[in-house]
Amino acid sequence: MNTVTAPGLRERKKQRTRDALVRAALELFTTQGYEQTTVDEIAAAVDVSQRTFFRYFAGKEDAALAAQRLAVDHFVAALSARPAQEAPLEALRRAVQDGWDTLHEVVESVVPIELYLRMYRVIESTPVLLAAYLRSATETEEQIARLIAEREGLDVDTDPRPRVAVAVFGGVIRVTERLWSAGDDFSVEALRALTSAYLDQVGPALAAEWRTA
Amino acid sequence: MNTVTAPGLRERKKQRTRDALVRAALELFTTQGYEQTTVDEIAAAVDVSQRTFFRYFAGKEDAALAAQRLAVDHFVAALSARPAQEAPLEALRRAVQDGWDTLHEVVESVVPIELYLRMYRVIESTPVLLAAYLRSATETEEQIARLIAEREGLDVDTDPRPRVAVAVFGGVIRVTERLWSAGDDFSVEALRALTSAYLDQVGPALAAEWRTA
DNA sequence: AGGCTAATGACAGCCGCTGACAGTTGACAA
DNA sequence: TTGTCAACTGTCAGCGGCTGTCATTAGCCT
Repeated sequence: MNTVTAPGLRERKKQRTRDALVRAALELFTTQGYEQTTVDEIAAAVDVSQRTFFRYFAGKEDAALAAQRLAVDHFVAALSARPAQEAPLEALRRAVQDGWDTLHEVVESVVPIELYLRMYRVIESTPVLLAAYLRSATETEEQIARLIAEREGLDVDTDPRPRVAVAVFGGVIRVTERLWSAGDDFSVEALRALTSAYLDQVGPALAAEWRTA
Repeated sequence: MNTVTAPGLRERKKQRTRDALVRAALELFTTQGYEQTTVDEIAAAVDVSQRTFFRYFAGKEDAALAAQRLAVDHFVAALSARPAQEAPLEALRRAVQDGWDTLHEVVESVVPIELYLRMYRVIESTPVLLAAYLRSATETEEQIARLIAEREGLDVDTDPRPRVAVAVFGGVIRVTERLWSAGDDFSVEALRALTSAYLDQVGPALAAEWRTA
């Protein structure tokens, strides 16, 4: 029960199995495609039964999004670490940049970064996966909205601004993710630059008259 | 081939079958829940084979979202009808309001409005349905971004503003849909008021310092 | 009326996913 | 060390979503 004690053999074995399943899944998804890969194949690649796969993951989607979830959690942690006096949108923006700086170490513990990046294309081009990803994104947005509200000492249920700000931010992030995964330059730097540029366009986009600018 | 000619018996029959399937599906979904309803049940309620159901709908989800798709298309049409000199966000905002004014006639041709509204709660509370809905929403956003770009005489691939503006707008819309479907007042008026109030909060939410306001 | 084609039903089968039960293996104390 | 308990796993059976195939039915057109 002691969470400080080093995990025993059983725990380590579980972690290894889970990681191996994620790696095998992503490898197969990125090479043959998501729909073309069966759960039996993934399980066989790790030499466990199909039943065991479903004990580790709620479904095929869950395994496919495992690495992205890691990254998202990492980003949320980065946000929590931002100083409280920062303005909400500034904190969000910097948290994303901070998150990318250290993303490598977090992701690499489970899958190669390159596999993680390639998986983005698969998600974006597989309808059912994209759907699951978007749903998970809205859950994250709610979580972040509460975090922002807390920072500012507001009640998320009476003040609309936390949820609105996060929705705006999240909307732009998703646009950039989509454009990035559809483009040629598939580097983290490219995504970083794109996000930065698009966040700068929120003001102009909300201006009443675009032609005068 | 002539699309002006009144549709023949075959075409009318198809339309009736499709509408009947949607009605039966929504009725069952809203009463017993989405997961608890099988495709066989829906097909049986309309007295067609399960195979026929899948000839009309790509999947169970597709039938569940059929009414909402109608409404979304109606909204897009309302947007196209807005005068071109209107500012983008103003056009979007008014299109939503216009859309609701005439939503009744559009939806009622297939399902009772009340069923359509109740279906929102089912979508919002059923993970897999919500996911599908969100995916469909992003497709709509892309479509609207192109529409806005055209209005303003811009290239959607070089000027970020259309997509950013639509992402912001869409983000707020989805927040209000969620809060509305989770709340008590389940009327169109309540949703209209909520949307209006939240759109007004975009400016404040983007302000650098919330505490001074 | 009769031929053509679209729509349907019936059947078989794959795959994702779950419940139930039995076997195995790490954890922990005597 | 050993025995007990709990956790983890494999096997099997089965449901439901979904698709391909083929024979049958029913609207369309001359």
